[in-house]
Amino acid sequence: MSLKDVALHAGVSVKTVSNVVNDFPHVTEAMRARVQRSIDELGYRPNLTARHLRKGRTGIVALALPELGNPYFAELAAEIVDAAAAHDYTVLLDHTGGRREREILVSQGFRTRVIDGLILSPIELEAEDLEERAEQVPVVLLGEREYDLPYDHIAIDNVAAAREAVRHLLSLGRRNVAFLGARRGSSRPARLRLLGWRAALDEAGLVADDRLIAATDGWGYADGAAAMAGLLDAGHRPDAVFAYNDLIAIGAMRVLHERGLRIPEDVAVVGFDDVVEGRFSAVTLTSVSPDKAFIARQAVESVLSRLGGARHEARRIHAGHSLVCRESTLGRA
Amino acid sequence: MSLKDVALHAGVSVKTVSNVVNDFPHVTEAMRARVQRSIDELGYRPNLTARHLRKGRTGIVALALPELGNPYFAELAAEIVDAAAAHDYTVLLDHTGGRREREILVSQGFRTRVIDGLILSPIELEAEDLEERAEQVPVVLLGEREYDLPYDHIAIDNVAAAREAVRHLLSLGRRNVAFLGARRGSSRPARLRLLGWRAALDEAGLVADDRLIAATDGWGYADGAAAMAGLLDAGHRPDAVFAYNDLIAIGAMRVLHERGLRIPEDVAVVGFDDVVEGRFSAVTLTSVSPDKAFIARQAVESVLSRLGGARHEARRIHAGHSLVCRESTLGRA
DNA sequence: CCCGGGATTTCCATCGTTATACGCGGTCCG
DNA sequence: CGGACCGCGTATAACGATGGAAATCCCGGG
Repeated sequence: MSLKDVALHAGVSVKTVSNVVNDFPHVTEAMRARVQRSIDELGYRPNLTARHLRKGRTGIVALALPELGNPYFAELAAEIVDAAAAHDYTVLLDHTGGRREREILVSQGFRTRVIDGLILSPIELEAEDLEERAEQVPVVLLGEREYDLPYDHIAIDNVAAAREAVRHLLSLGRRNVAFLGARRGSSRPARLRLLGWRAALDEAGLVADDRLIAATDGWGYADGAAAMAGLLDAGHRPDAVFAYNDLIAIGAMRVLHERGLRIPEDVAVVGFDDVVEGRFSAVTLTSVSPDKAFIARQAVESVLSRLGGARHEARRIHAGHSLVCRESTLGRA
Repeated sequence: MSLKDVALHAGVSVKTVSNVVNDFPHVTEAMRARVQRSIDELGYRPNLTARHLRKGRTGIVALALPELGNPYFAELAAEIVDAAAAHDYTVLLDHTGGRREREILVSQGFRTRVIDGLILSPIELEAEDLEERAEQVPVVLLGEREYDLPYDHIAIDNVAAAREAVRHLLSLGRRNVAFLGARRGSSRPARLRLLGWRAALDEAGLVADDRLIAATDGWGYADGAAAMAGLLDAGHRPDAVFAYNDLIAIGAMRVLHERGLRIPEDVAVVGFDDVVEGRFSAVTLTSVSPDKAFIARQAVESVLSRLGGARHEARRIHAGHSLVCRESTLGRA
């Protein structure tokens, strides 16, 4: 069921059928109708693989995220799928687990040439890994990590957002604000949010107490719970917690609840990402809300705009954010 | 940078390079080494698009899920991506929003011929929609909906699972067990879990009270919250809730909490899916836990096994499940 | 009546890879 | 010593679609 079959059936040449399929201008109405009838009759559908081979484009962009299980990334993926669909593009999904080796694999194009572009949210990837990229498909980076590389990068202003979050806690009179979610072993991820945390404390004339920075292995509920338990077990009792993300925050809240500490009376909690989970926890979660739809749209547009080989300057695009205040800081209304 | 370039560089024919790349048996060591050196030197990577055109396979399976935002589907997607990777397959992701039109679109192969197979989790799709499928790529169905169609179908025994869940509630002495999450307007989804609910009540000699069945528009937190609020506002005060899924259950718990009802003392709650969220809510959630890894593995293997056009009988594959009891029914340990 | 010229349609090469058929030495056997 | 056979490589034709050149058609004008 190829162009050839249709051509045979309609008694015309292959190219004429192709012209009809592609809406070429110079085709008579009569001819168009005749070919179209054959197409309908045979139920012809173009073979995209062949088309892509010829055109050099596949209509597929890859999206590589650390963890689909994290609702922030799941929500973002959903938005990106929609944004890509608006441009007739499809999304090929991969998750890296935030592991450097997998991130390298993805960035080097292990799906060789079936994708037109890559949207990558790196965690442990280093700049040198990206420099080695032999692939020539355009890349767009998402997320907190910053690289001095000629790739577009889309993220919210993490420092500012973190600072606002901590300011909010300080404005409530809290003085011992813990930070949950610095990556254990590696100083790079979470760096910007930690900077924001420090900045807010500094400008309030407080000393940032490094013992209130709790490292985690990952960024899930369990990590947040473990980090919170670790802090409390070590005898530190912050009166507020700023978490790297909502999952960590919710995990921490669970532990606070178990230990009989009230939220926000004893400990106020702020998360990051504004995932839907935080709106339905027993104590709803105050959180930094990034403009996910904007990020998704920008990511897709940015990667597609580079397709033609357009070599415009690498851009750092800041998405908007806002602090959504809920019960975990304000208490029950 | 194609086979031709490598062939030129190595001074051999294109096919010989191809033979080396594909590990064909009859190539001398010397020749293999020589070609391999050229390959390495030029950094050649095969063009999968062309290979797929020739072979008729793309190495891609599509996965169509209702909502990535639902952690159950996100977790399942992650498992499927991994399971596919184990077979050197990649996953093309789509979400249907559970809307019939999008499900039809997906099932009719709008990604014409770039995919080798489709794993579909339908919500509103009807049997007739699938009968009209002109596409010849194999399909595997996931989830609760049942169709009398020649496609493999992988799901847990929803009736049995629901019955166990409700039995558990009854064993705790509860008598008024509400069901949250019957789809408003359509009787099909949730049918099996409702059957299980009824069966458990029947076998306990209780009368299923239809007023305790709460319909929802979707299956998110907000829907659960709305359904629970609706029941309470209508003056019904069940002493237990069995929810269609965990999100609905958590949304319901949030409302119970707002209304000052204690879980599980006043109202016990059981969910379905065992998503990680339920393990970190203030009151951890008792839930039916489907064997996601098995479902993912089976789905991938099933769809790939049909590739050769093997026309073996359509199978109904039951994945395992278990009831994980937590605080929302047993209370704080 | 024939020709120019624009509008249509056809022909051919091409994208990168793999399958098929064959050529070319050499070896083995009768 | 000649022919069948084997192992290794090469040439060539697909796969299905598209872009550009070439061929054809149709009309009015000279």
